[in-house]
Amino acid sequence: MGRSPCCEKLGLKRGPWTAEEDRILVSHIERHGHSNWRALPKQAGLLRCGKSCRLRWINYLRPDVKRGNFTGEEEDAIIQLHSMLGNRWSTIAARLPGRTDNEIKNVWNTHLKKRLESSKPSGKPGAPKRKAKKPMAVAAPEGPTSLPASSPEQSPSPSTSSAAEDDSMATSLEISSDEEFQIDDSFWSETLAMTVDSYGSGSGSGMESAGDPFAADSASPSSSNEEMDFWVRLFIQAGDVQSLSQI
DNA sequence: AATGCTGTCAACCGCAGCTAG
DNA sequence: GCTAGCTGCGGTTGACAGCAT
Repeated sequence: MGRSPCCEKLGLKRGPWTAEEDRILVSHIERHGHSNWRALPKQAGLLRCGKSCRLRWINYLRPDVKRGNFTGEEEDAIIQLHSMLGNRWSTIAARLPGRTDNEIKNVWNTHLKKRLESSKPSGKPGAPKRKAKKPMAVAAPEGPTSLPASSPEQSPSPSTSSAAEDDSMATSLEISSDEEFQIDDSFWSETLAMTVDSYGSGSGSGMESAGDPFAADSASPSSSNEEMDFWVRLFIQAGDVQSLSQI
């Protein structure tokens, strides 16, 4: 899109992925993994460059990718993490189970940045102007491929799962939206360090592995339960830190 | 109802960092 | 120590959906 092609000169395809391409890529990775992205498209019989395959997998096809709208808590987390880390999207993404750096970057650039710039006075502005968009099925008219059975987010409604999370988390987290719940940097330093500990030391495949936190295809920790657990712990800590700070 | 505008998101590019030879 | 190849990251772009007029 837009720029000079890197793949076209090799006779490779560019642009939106088709459902068929998705299917081929997913089944190939399920069978052989993705140890070598450069060789993968050739092996899989895809007319794509390795880069493109990798991006497609990481941002869209990976089974543990969480689709749907960002929750308020996730947005808050992004804001806080960004204030600490800057534009290190992959690092931020590593803290948000199921979210990709690209997605986070998009969210930041589209509304979080604007929110911060424009609405310091009243905190969060009201609901987004538009209702939530359907998850774009990028050029795949039938939607984003029939993902492997493990695909967690096949729900037609983009926010089905997120909504569930919203509901459950809202009980403990409502303060964040209603009471101007402020989390300072020290909290995040402590909490994140702790979160990393609890995930990293426990299973050995924590969310923290620098490169690709979700790289472990089969041993991914990001089941819904664990995601919930992550957030619950995170915000329990938030509560703890808050109460401590009041002492 | 038609048109224009704006926001969102997937995908691309180029560069930096890492590793093997 | 140097070079080449590969991967991962961040910035940017353009298509498209939905809202406003």
